[in-house]
Amino acid sequence: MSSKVLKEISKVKKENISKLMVSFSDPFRLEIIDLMMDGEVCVCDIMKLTKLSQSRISYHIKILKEAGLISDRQEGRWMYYSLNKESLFLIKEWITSLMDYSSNRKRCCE
Amino acid sequence: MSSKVLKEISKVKKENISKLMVSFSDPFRLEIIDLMMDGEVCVCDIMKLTKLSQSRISYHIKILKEAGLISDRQEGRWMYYSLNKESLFLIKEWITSLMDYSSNRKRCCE
DNA sequence: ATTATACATCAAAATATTTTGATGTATCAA
DNA sequence: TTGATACATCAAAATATTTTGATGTATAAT
Repeated sequence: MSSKVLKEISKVKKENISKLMVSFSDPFRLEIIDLMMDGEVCVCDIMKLTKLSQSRISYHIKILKEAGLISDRQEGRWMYYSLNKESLFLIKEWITSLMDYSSNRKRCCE
Repeated sequence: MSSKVLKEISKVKKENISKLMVSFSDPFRLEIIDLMMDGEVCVCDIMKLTKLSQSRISYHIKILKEAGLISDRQEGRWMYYSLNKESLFLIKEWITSLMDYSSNRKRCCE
């Protein structure tokens, strides 16, 4: 890999990845993401399964949504949240490109 | 996927992933990671290329190291840092398992 | 030996994120 | 049309992370 991957990819993509990474950086959000593996969930499901308060869950859901990691669907009074395949793919692609790094040994401060 | 991936995988792995995600969650750390794509770098390289202060870089390097994302090698006065393939693989694996999520539609609060 | 370089570590200050509890809004059921 | 449910939003407080500037340590050059 000859030049910087994060600089090669578009600035927009770079910011998306950054937000996605932030959204992954909280243990409670990881728990919520984990719950979504079984299919969509609503806030009341998350409340039952995690013992987090309602507003706390709403806060974390908002972060996940703004990062583009999850989508929502309203049905009456219920909001159903589920993982968004495209953003997962974006991260996978980025990690894959990272794995392609050069193992060059460099002289310091050339 | 029938049950929760994050609960299926070992608790240790889960904590590793959590730390890795935190280490990815800062824009300056993403920049540093990006620099490592071209091969190993020393702190003075990062200073030149990012304009961050030395202690600030050391702080971020420490986070990356404690998450297991990078390895170091000393050569005289210089420390060379480089990406750690195993941890990148661990994340890729996790993202891949996430992509395997179920798209079941559920009744709320069943 | 002395000095300079490359980096780590530390404590305090600055800043950002998360949590809490209260209130707001839309939908539904009686 | 009243009350209950499901969730969002808000501001303040609690907590965590990051930055800064100073100091410490090891290596190396003179």
